[in-house]
Amino acid sequence: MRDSMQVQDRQAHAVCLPPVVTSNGHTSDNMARLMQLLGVDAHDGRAHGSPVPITVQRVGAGEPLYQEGAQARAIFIVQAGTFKTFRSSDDGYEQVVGFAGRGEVLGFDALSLGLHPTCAVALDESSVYVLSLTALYSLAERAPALDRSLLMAMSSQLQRFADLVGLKSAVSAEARLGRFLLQYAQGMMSQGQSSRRLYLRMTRRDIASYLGITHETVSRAFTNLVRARYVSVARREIEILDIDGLKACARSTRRRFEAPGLTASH
Amino acid sequence: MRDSMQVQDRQAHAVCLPPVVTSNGHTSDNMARLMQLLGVDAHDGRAHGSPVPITVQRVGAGEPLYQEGAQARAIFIVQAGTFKTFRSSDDGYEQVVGFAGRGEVLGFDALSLGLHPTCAVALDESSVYVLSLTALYSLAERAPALDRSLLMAMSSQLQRFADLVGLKSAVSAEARLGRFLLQYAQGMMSQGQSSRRLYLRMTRRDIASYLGITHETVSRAFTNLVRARYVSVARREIEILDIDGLKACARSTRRRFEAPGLTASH
DNA sequence: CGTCAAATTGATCGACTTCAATGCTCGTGG
DNA sequence: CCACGAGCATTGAAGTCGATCAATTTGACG
Repeated sequence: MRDSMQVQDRQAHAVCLPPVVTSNGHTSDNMARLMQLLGVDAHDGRAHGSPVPITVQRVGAGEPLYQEGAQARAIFIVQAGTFKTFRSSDDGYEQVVGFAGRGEVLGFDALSLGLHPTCAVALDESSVYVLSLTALYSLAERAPALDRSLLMAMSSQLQRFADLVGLKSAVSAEARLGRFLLQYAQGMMSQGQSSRRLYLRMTRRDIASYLGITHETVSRAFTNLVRARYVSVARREIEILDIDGLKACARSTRRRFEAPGLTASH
Repeated sequence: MRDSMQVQDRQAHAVCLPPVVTSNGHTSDNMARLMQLLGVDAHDGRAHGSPVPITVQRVGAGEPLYQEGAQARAIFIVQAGTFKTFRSSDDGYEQVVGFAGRGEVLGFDALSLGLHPTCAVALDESSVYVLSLTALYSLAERAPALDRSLLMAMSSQLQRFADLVGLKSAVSAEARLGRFLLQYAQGMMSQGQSSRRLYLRMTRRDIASYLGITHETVSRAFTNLVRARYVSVARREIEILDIDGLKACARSTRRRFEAPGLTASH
């Protein structure tokens, strides 16, 4: 009962990334620097040379990293695997507010109240670096550079939330899904993986909750994107066929989805 | 040409707030502590005793504090007035991502890239404390307590974004508006003002953009809330008549708005 | 007083939701 | 080994809320 699907080469050269992208200047360089500053080594999971005490914690697929409302004890940096974070409404509806892959930080939102306002569960076999709050708060004197990096990581999260807020306003289902796929592809790329072939780790329901639509609409949007020849979809395996078309689709604000020059293909 | 509307007692005991709420444990205590730590004094706007250099900047109604894409030079703490922050789409659509009143911090989202991803404009005569980035980055050694407070302020913003994301999913227009009003009322309360009588500083269009609906729908939602006797509305002056009813309305996820036992009152 | 933007209200239309049925994959146990 | 069930995913049909277009009113300001 190891990994349920083909996840190859996970332990090889995980942290010692090359300078990564730096082209579009996204968060990846922050993350790379963050992990460098942590001084962690993915080979054994130990933190030698790190100015702060870091431990590693494994989280099985489907298991929670922390529960909603739980006391905050630490923040976490994803070493491997994927997480979803969500809040539960009174009526039991799960509102997904984000997905986190390798190098991303979980638990920032708990700093202000000391309680986790969200719940984080692993979507597959995962592991995280654990930075206790006491260690975090003593970072300022011990490792100002790391402190700065954490500030920037938080700032990145603010930006991504602003993106999400914009996505949820006046955008068609196809555009939302297109943006999600592009964002996901970029996340894969910043991890050094292929950005054309994607394997979605989350269910349609999770995607739907994240995008603010129903899972049926997500499904229909997928078929529309396939009909437009932007992507090919086989269950959770996605291949991006026409990235420019997909970007154009994702860029389109306002309603109405226009497929390119094909009228009806029954 | 002072204040265009009845904003009373602004200079009196602005910073030395009492312990404020602490009941629902919201951000207000953070903010109060933040301003205490800044060592600023609202009477003269100077910062004596502050471990870091703080200046004050006035921003006229309708003027921008910073533009979208501008180089980030500082972060700002609102001393007086109100701001809206928004991003402009390619087609010119203004996506409002937040409103900021006294004690709230603007510019955090620019830390990661060094450029402001959003634009902030004052909704009325306003002023801000300016904390330059160089000062911010030297805070760790000079004033670790302030550094921690800024971390918490950022964390609060993350929480509020998560709220907004949840609001934009599967919630009726009336519920969205109800949540907005409650949030706004709480913001007023944390500033020591009345939470029953509100004066909205922003247009219906701004509210609509923030809530992810059109301004016509905002207008209709207002009339529905009035018909339900939850609030009374006179242009931008709002009075909350039935806070429990409003909360119940705001809590309702999923569609369908039910007005309490009144069928037709023509 | 005239102009302009904000705000309200109405009518129509469409995209998404909702309810419902079917396929599909995978894990469990007969 | 195959049947069975459970969750995920896809597709269809009908209803609805909000978007859109449009007209009117109100208020602010020169």
